[in-house]
Order: sequence, then C-alpha cells, then structure tokens
Amino acid sequence: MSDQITQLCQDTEHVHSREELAEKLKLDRPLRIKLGVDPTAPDIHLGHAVQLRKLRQFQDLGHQIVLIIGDFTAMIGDPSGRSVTRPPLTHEEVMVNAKTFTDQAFLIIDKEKTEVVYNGDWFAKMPFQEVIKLNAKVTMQQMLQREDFKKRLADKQEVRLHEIQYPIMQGWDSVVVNSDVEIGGTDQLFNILVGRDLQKGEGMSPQVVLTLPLLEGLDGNKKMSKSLGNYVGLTEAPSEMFGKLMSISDELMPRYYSLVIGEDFDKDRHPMEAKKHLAQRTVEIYHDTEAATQARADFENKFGKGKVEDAELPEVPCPPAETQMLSYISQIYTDTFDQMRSNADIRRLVQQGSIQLNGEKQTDPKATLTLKLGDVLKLDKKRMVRIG
RNA sequence: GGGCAGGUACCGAAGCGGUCAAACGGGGCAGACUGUAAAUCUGCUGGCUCAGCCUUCAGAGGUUCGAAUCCUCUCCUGCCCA
Repeated sequence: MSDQITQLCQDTEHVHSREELAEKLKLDRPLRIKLGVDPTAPDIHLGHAVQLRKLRQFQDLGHQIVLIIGDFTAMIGDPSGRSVTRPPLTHEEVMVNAKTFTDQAFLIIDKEKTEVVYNGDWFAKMPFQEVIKLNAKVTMQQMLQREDFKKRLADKQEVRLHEIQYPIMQGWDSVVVNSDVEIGGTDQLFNILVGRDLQKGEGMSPQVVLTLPLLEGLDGNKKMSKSLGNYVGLTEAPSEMFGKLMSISDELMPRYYSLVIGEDFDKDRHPMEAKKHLAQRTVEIYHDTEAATQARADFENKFGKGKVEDAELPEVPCPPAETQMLSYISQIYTDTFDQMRSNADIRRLVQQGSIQLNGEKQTDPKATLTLKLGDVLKLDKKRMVRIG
C-alpha cells in the first residue's frame, strides 16, 4: 500500500496530503478520483495527457474515475493563469468540443471504467436562491486570495464578478460528485482547495488535493495550450507529432521525458538521439510502433542524412510550364496545408529565400516555375511537397 | 450619480494637424550558423494587379487643402468620491 502511495505521488507537484491519501486508501473501497475539464478547445494535447495518465494510474489500481465535463463552467471560462477575461463560448460549441475531448481522452483512460458527468446537469437547473446560498458559503476575502485576482487587482485590470464564481462552482462539483481525490494542474490548486472547504461545509470528508506539473509548450516557457499554438495534439499525424517534438529545446527534454513518456532521462546520451527517442516513443504511445518507426525514418530522410527523394511528402499536381510562382505557392498553402497566406506573406518568403526547388533558392517573386515530376519544393522550415 | 485618466497594428507602448501603414519592445516568420535544438547575427512582420494604389489608430459625425492627432456625440475600461 505504501507502494501505491509512492506510485500515485510520483511526478506530482503538490499533494495535500499523503496522510489523508493513506487514510482514504485504507477505506478499502475504490476511491472517487475527480478531474474536471472545460472543453473550451476541441483538441486535447500532451499537456492534458499528463493529468489523464495520472488518472490512468488510479484506474489501473482499481479506483473510480469521475470525469467532469464543465459544459456549464466552460461558458464562464476559468480565469486561472489568465490576465484577461476569457471570451465566453456558446453551449453548442462547448458540447461539440466535449465530444471530441472525451473521444480523445479515452485514448489514455479506460472508457468502460470512467464515469462521465456534465456539470450543466446541476448548475443549469440551479435556482437563483441556491446560487446565492452557495455564494454565502465563501467570503470575498477568500476569493481574493487567489493570485490571478490579486494580481489583476494590483495591476488595476478588470476582474468580472462571474470569474469569481468559477472557483466556487468547481468546488461545488466536488460536493456533487463526492470526490475523494481531485486531480488538476498546479494552476488548479486554489480551486481544488475551495472544493475541500465546500465539502467540509457539507459535513463530508474533504478531498485529497493532487496537482500535477504543467507541461511547458514547445516554446519552452509558457504552458502548453492550444491558444498559444505551442502544443502537440494527441491525434496529430505521426510525422507532425514527431517533427514538433524534435523542435523542443534540450533544456526541456528531461521534463518531457518524465511527463510525456514517463521515462528517466539519460543525460549522457547525445541530445539529438535522446530527442529522437522521445519523439518516437510519443508517437508510439498515441499511434503505434510502426507509425513511430516510419515517422522517424521520414524525419531523417527529410532533414537528416537520408535522402529527400525517399521521404514521404505530400504530392501536388504538376502545374503547366511557366507557372507564376506566387500564385502557385499560395495555392499549395491553401490546398495542401490548409493555411491562408496573403500574397505579401508569400512574397516575403520568396524574397527571403525560404522557397527552394530541389535545394535551390528561388528568390525572385516575379519568376515563373517550370516543374517536372519528382521535383521537391520546399516552402518553409517545416513544409515541403513533391510534384506528382 | 460626480470627478479624473484612458481606448493605437498579434500583445505592450510611442505619436498629439502634414515628412504616419504609424517609433520602440515582445511575439511571430524567414535567412546564416547548427543537431529543422538552444544561443547568436541579419532581414521581414496591414492588404493589393507592389517604384503605384487601397483599407486602418474604439464607433458615428464635424472642422481643415490635409486628422491617429482638433471639436461634438456615442460605446467601452480603470482610478478616486458617493
């Protein structure tokens, strides 16, 4: 049993407290482990995975996972770590996101053994009287303890009242689902503690707080998030996933080793090699071994010692001779990479030498291209296509 | 409700009648160097049919040959007072 505690507390940021957790485990029943998520964006990424992997651990030990979809709270927006008010989402948007979210979450946790609940089920029906009663359970001073609020207040930035409701609601979720343990990122500490207070207020045994480190994004300093664009999505294509992981800094690697693939980082290994292992291993987890091997081979062909000719590249149809370069490239961006680029943007890429045909820079924006089958056109750092 | 200070490009922030598509910083992108890493250096960073033109400085009007800059009204935010 102390084994269990050690395992569960591994790679956590904050546990309050081990003793309480031990007490709960002694109860000799499956514990109810709560994780609340606000489906504000559809895709989940490696940052979410850190928490889901922890849930999986609990699950494997026979505990009951309670996944709360914050369909109601998502419409408010968690102000955690934010310096500005988040724009609200409609309920339809939230529900669409929720579906994608759970589908992806079940790549990690076992669907059969997971209880999924929506907090709209209780909040949407709550009469205003009850809302007031709920609000009476906490003080303004308590809420203002929170770092985000304090800071915004100090910086003379607005704090809207609905934002102050957020921790209260998240806390109330704990009462409703009767959780024994709540898991969250470090930025959730405050909210989870509110849950403890509310549970105590209802005469319940307070939940154990277990927070996990926030995974830094690819840029290495901000936390991984969709809106910052520094994320790796769980369902991204193998080559995409591989490439993104290869772009992280060496400093970040040990972090990713423990939080993403759960391995020890061997600092004597060549960094390049270590990173390839990280990338390969990650692809393996979310796709399969074959895809991972393939992604690696492909990467090496494209950027390493291998041959570009052997790499798997998206193919684009061969244009007529003397094709206007700008419009042709613009078309590839939209058709093949689903990216809107203005002509000015593409002109810039051309002038700066980003566009390369079989390794040769094409720097004249007015030039025309005459391509033949098998030519490799490089658009920017990450994107190349083959004429097919 | 009263007083004051503000709302500028992705963000922060200059500009306060013409030389403003708008300084500077951050971010982003590209090039060089590399390990498609980091650091560093360089360039770019509203749009277009690109030596020219078009649309921007909260919104709507107005003054002026000319407005991000002046005036009026509206909307929004912060601070202080009630």
